[in-house]
Amino acid sequence: MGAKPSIFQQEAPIARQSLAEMVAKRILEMVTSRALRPGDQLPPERELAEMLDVSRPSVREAIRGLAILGVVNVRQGGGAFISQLDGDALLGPIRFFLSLEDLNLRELYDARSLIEGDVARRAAQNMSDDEIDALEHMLDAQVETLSDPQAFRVADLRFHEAIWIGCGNAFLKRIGESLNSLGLEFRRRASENPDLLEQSLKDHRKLFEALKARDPAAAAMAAEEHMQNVYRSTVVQDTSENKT
Amino acid sequence: MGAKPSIFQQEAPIARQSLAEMVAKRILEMVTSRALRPGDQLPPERELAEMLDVSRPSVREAIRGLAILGVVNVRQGGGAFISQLDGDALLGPIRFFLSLEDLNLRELYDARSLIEGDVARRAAQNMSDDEIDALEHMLDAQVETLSDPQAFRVADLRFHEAIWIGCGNAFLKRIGESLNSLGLEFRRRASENPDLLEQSLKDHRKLFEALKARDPAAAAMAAEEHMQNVYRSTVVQDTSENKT
DNA sequence: ATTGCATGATTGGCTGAGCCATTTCGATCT
DNA sequence: AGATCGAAATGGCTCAGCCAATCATGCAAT
Repeated sequence: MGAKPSIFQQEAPIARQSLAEMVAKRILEMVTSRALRPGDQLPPERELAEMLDVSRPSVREAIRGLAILGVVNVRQGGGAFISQLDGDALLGPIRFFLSLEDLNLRELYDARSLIEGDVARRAAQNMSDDEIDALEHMLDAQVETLSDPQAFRVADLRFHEAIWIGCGNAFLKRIGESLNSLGLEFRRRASENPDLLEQSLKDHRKLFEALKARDPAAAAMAAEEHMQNVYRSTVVQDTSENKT
Repeated sequence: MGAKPSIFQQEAPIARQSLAEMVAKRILEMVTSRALRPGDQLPPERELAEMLDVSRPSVREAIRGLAILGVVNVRQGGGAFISQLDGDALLGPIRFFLSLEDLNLRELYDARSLIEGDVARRAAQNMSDDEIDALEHMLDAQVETLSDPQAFRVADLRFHEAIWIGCGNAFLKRIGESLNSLGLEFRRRASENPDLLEQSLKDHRKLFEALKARDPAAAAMAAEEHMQNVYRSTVVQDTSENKT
């Protein structure tokens, strides 16, 4: 490199975008701006191609990509429709791939530990008495599910959902939901082990007591510890699977 | 419906899969079996089409879908490569999922305050000496931009990007970026005011000192205060705009 | 020996046309 | 009103051709 840096040295590389990417982005913008809502139908391929002045296969590639991304559901002969845009639809497709790299598991749960702590801190301040009561009922019902891992998973999710809602911040709720959803593939096996279910129930109870006491610091700590236990149980399962 | 149920009533619906989906799944199997690893190149489109006895556009649709998902990186003339399958490659959908939330400034900045605190906590523990040095250079350069709001915005983003990267967690990085970009629209005007730029620079410096001191608690607090100041300045601008 | 440039091969990008497969909708019949 | 049928609409796929960008190789200049 010479002594005289190019005047372009500080510029980002030119981002090349294929037509299909631009079409997909256009559709995503319509979703973001609410011009397209869950369940809405996209214009037919031939019409979109004409509107956007591109070929039909380019439109197809864009729509196929959005379908794989979970944004669009496609029915041959029927049309393409915006999906429900929920966490399962949008995050489900990447779940499996994340689970192929162990680093992702560690980072996911570290992030989750921090963020569930944040959620719990706010929930301890914001949850209504009714919400706390409802949470207690969920805990009581959760005891009955210890012998049924499938039912426990449902109860576990409901418990966490109630706290995401109770924190009173829609962004934190979405983030919590996202991280939980992304961890599901990693968690498949751990949630079959009764000892680990017992530990989760114990963690839940501790978290609940801190929330009931309206103690943000204790709630944050309880949530973080719960997530650390969840991480540990997931790693142990992963390790023992590798041995077989 | 008659009293005599069809013998097919209990059968699951036939799952229809397009060719592109099958091609994508075949590639997925190669990734799963480690026949394909991060960085590996896929066979060329023409070859894949021949191998799988499908047309080239069908292969393209499959690869395009995997590219949008972040599983594959495609270079025109160069080929298609398996991505690192890490958070950077795969977590785009989180940003989209978060962008679907109705924008509530108070909640956005409360969430951001918490999460930037988390990011700073980890960055204080994880940033290398080189990264800290680079951050200091950015701060020095930032002084020169105080009289040019456009340049300041660029420098501001670079500063925050370096910390998201420095926290060493792809999930936190993606969430931090996503929340930042959601609030940009509202920050346009605030970032034209020199007094507010001075305050931001002061906040940045305080955050930097805590990071340099490797003090997670101080870094978290500095980051949270900075976000609270950003929120306050945004609301003040919003309010005065509404009056005109 | 090394570096830079030109060229050809390879690989992705895109289009247009044609035809097949599935769904939807409207008209007609019972 | 409900069922059936046919046409229209819409997605699915292939083929062929050509363009755009990258990569590898060979040759010339230093």
